Amino acid sequence: MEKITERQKEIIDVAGKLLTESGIGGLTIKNIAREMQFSESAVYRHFQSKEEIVLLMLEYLALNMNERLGGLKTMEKDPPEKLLAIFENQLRFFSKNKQYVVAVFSDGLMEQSESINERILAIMQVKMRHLFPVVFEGQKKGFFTDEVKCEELIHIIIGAFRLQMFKWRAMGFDYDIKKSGMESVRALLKVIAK
Amino acid sequence: MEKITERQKEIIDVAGKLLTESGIGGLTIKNIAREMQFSESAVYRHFQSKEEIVLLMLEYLALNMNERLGGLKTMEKDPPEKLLAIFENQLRFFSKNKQYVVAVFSDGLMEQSESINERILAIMQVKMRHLFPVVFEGQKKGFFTDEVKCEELIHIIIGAFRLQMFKWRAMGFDYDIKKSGMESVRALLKVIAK
DNA sequence: CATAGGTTTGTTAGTATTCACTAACTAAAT
DNA sequence: ATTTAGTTAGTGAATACTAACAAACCTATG
Repeated sequence: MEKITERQKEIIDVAGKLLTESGIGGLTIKNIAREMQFSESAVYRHFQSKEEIVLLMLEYLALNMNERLGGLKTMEKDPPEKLLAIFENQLRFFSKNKQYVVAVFSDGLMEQSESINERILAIMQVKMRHLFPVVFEGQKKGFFTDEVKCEELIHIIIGAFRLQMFKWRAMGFDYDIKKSGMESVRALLKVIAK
Repeated sequence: MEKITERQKEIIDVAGKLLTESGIGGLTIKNIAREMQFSESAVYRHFQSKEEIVLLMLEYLALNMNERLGGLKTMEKDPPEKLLAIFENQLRFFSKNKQYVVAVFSDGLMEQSESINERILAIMQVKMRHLFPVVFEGQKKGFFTDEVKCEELIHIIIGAFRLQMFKWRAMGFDYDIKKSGMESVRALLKVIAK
């Protein structure tokens, strides 16, 4: 990964802000430039194209998520608590960085380019990779139902989480996702418990 | 509801086809006109704006879904079988009408206009309205877990279904959603069973 | 029945706006 | 002196949409 300049960081932050506030349609070079208080051409001093801005943003998220979830691996807890920790971590992050909710849980971005598409799917896989051992262990140790395959359980878990994010965004981020999100996760845990 | 002309129906079908094949970015008046084999301006003889085309498409879906799911109401079966019937119906429909997968399970469209946003949320509510009595009855009669509230169960069910649709679309609709979808629904039923 | 007149549905040829992106220049920092 | 990071002023392409016109079709009347 190349070094990221301060200006580049500022730009991807502004891009994220625009994404959050006005969606993919609002993410234009013109808007980025206005928000940065300089001209459109100046943006191109820091990125070769608009696509590169989005790609760098997604790269940030993937690295960040991998580190965050990786840090929870060593936890000495039972699978249900591990799951809770993972989602608490995720919810805290998305709560602070709403732009990634739009970036990842929206498919409008995916249509823009094949590389963006790939990177978004890669982020989903990061999440699955961290979820799998926890759910698998949970089934083996009898915490979660083993009536269905591990993959099916993960599908249900991720589906519920994504719908949370969808609703939150559709409501304009106007409630505390950490609170209602954790309630939903606890409900989910009860349902998948053995 | 106003009467829909034959040409209007043709146009919303073409719009759906474009949506399926090339996403929201491909849904342009130019593309619609080319597909219809006439000029761009001719499109405006049948609709006042592009937005109206999408709105009529969504209106069709809402009515259709309401009728389809309403027809299942009178079924004399237990809640689990009712749920299976609902999702079999949904899967068969979306399997035949992929354009609505893009329209409803994508938020790119929602950003385009407030009216479209409202209509998509209304479609979700149609689904919830038909799901609620079934899940509620299922909990009362002891088929589904009552460890969590009915709304939470519905959230989990819809979340799993939406993720199915998302994955199917992301893979370019290149497998039989009826088959894998029903497998997933059966797994879901096992998980939410009491 | 024939035809004049209006409506419907198409055409061509535009409009204004927005988009991502570029060329040429400039000032300042290194 | 050269590199960096900004400027102004544009490009061409795509967008939704419109004005003016024309042919076909329906319909009411002489």
